[in-house]
Amino acid sequence: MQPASPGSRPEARPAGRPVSRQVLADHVYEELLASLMDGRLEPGAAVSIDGTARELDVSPTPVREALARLEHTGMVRRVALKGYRVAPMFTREDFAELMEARLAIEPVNARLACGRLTPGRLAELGQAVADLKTAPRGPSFAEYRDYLEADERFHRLIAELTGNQFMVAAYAALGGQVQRFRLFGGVGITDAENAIAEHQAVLDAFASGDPEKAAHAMADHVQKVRGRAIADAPAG
Amino acid sequence: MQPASPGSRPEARPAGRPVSRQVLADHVYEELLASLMDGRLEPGAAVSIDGTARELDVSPTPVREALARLEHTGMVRRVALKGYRVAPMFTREDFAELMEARLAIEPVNARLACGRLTPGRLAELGQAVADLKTAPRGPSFAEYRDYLEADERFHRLIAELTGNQFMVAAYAALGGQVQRFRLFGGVGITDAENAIAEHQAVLDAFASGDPEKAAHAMADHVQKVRGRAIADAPAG
DNA sequence: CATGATCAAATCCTATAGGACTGGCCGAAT
DNA sequence: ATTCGGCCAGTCCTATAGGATTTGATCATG
Repeated sequence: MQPASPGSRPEARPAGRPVSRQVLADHVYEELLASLMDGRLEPGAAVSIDGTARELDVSPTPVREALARLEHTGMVRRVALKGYRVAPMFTREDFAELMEARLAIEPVNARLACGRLTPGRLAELGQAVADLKTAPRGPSFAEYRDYLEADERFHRLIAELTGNQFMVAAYAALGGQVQRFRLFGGVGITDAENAIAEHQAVLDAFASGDPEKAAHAMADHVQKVRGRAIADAPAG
Repeated sequence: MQPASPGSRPEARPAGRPVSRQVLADHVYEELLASLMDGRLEPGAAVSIDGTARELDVSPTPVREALARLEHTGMVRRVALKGYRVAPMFTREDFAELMEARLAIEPVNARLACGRLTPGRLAELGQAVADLKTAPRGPSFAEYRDYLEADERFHRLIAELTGNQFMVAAYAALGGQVQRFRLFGGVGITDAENAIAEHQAVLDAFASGDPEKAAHAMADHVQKVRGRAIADAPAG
């Protein structure tokens, strides 16, 4: 991306595809989000506007816009005239609050989604669980990245299956935090066997077509995640 | 705000108060939010970056940052290279989805809040209901603005009373939409008597200290709002 | 009349410049 | 030795400039 040729955007456009084009701020946003999700940016670390701009070889303006959007997700926090920082480490209380919120939202999502399930979507859910089973779970982040991705995809699919844009928004406000916790909570992937079994139980409930059973299976899953994390949690 | 003196910020600082200072983007954000809440910006209307900058006598940069934050609230929508627009009018389906989401979140908020209630906070809730009763409810927006404000304040207070940052975030994602519906849904304030009685019922449940009763009263309120709006709704 | 090309204004998008603030370092004075 | 004040690099914040794109109107043509 040359500094003097911002017009180099229409590069590699296969055909007259009017698909929503991207601007630089979108690219910066995704880059920062990936850095946060991947753990490359640790909690508490400063995210300098100018520094990020230099690193990505863009001007500070799109970086500023991307960070403004990220702030609303809770992943980064801003102090006026002092800049942005990655949100601090989760405390035990934060985690308890997050699980409380998930318990309020995710079982409802499961109940609603169950009623609108199509064979295609059910297959997608099954694929997510299958990916969860086959994903490597090594100690380094690169090795369990796919596991986390499949986990998040499973829950997000259910949220989207509700067909309710507001439930999707409510879940999205939590989803990023869930991911962040998995990264920084310190528990790693010590509960894969249990978690996979619970996801499978949710999937089975969906397949049965009983919304109440689906909601119950999801509530059970979230509660058990909470229980395991509280048992494993380090300092807090 | 003179263009050539951005350093005119420390104006009127009574004492060495280190309270979080504001930057221009914050001011622009609040200004735009007020315009949206007040209905001065109608759904579908374009929100020009340069135009807003000229109107508020600032440069486009802070306007761009403010709009980036607003986009995440759902109040405005952005299309790359085409700009921002106020989110379109609520449809009947949108409204049904919003109420479904409120039903999932607000009764939980009420239950959690009931358990952490202090006399001071109960008084604040009572004040909100009292304001609701005394607020004028004329036909023009300026006349029922205070009514809407008291309504929103009541529900927001309950969300904050949970002490759960994620439930607050989830409610906040809905709160703005609730407000938007009241403005653009066309129903106006035709149900004030019923709504006030229901708010009073929620307040009474809180005063009784029974979390389940509070949750039930809140669910009852949301369901009745939904019922009245569906009956009154215009085109949809 | 309908349709498509041409052009100008408005707008979006990015880069750059420069003022203001912060935090750390160093030296001087007490 | 400690404290105070100045210096400086880094950063945030806003304004401005200019290229790229979209939009709407005007106009020519089938």
